[in-house]
Amino acid sequence: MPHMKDTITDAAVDLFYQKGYFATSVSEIARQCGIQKASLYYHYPSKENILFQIQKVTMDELTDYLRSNLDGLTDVETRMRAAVHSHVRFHLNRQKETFIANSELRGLTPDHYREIVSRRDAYEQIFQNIIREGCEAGVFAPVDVKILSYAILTLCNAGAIWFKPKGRMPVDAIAAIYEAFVLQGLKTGRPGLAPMPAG
Amino acid sequence: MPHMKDTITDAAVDLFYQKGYFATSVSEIARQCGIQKASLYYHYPSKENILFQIQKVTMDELTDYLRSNLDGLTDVETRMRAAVHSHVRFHLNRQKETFIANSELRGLTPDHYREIVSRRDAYEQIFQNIIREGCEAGVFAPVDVKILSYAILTLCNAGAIWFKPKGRMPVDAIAAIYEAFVLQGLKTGRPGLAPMPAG
DNA sequence: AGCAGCCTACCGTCCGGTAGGTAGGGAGTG
DNA sequence: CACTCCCTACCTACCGGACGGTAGGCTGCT
Repeated sequence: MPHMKDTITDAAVDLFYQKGYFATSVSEIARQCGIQKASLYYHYPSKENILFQIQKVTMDELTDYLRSNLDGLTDVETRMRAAVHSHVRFHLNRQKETFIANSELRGLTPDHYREIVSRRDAYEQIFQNIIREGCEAGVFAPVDVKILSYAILTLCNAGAIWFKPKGRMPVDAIAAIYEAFVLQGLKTGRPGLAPMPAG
Repeated sequence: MPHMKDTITDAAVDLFYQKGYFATSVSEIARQCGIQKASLYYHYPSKENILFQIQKVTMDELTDYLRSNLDGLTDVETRMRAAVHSHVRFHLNRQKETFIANSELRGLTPDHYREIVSRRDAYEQIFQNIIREGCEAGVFAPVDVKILSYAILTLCNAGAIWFKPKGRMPVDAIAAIYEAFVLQGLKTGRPGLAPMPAG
């Protein structure tokens, strides 16, 4: 039996995911919870704060999940595989929240915006360190680390766009596809065809 | 010397890109053009129609650009390279419009939504055909064509998120990075490590 | 004259948020 | 037990303002 605050958060996640933050009204969220709009303000100080809490919790849990999945792994290729797998899994299992965290940054106040972006930067740093390490060890082809990290993270978000939890493919199968593609893509190609390093 | 209709479209592109469709008001677009809100309705029947026209033109030009870049190419790997290059180039050169076309579908009426989605489907079909052909020819590792096509298209959109036209990297250099990564990723990996085909 | 292209002034509606009140339950006191 | 007191969690009613869009008039060019 959940408390009303959680009910509100869940309703907001559903609506923000389905219609977008600006297209969702506070009364709509309240109606979904079976309460009046004013009652909602007993639990949250503002509409923006609902959005912020969703994003903050999501980013924290995403980062915790990645760290726990990397824990104890030392081999750089294994770490990269685990990172991709973790990222994809989380995005498929928490489809709505991650979609909101990726696309509704513009609804945040400047302060909250900075807070979320700094969390995202920290998350990306983990990926960039793995890629850099792999390049320096010669396991991966020499690449522009930042560009590739954005590319990989964006690529792994693709699944969350079309994924249906009751569809034909289980989460791990999809994660395996992305994992294989990314790892293959990072490998050293035929000489002369490798991407140029950053200038 | 552009006509007012084009000025309005350009202003809308800027604002929709910067603040999002729902967060942009009609008066704001008008102000940016130096006219009154009511005057805008002489050129466009509704706010939604501005969005729709932007998306329609963008999708049409994106598709035309791809077709023209593939014209005359027969080798499947060459076609794939050209397709990725075309996609990335267009997204970097038309950053704002493509961002809007990717993220503001929810602002469209149901009819217009269907029209845009069907254009996008047709565009994706071109990529899927190339991938399928490459897999059947044994040039690419066997993959789930749909999943991989979404992954590749999403991946190539990544550049448009952070790209600054006056930044250090020219468009073609970025396109080359994505091109190399995608082509390497599609190649047959070591036996036993290839991604599994669709179930 | 006629029309393109713009204007001012206004419409009803919905927005996020607030003021102020109240039902109900638990705790403290005699 | 009876009674007060307070707090949680909700309510109704309302606020000012912004929204998308419209009616109708003015101006200047052809």
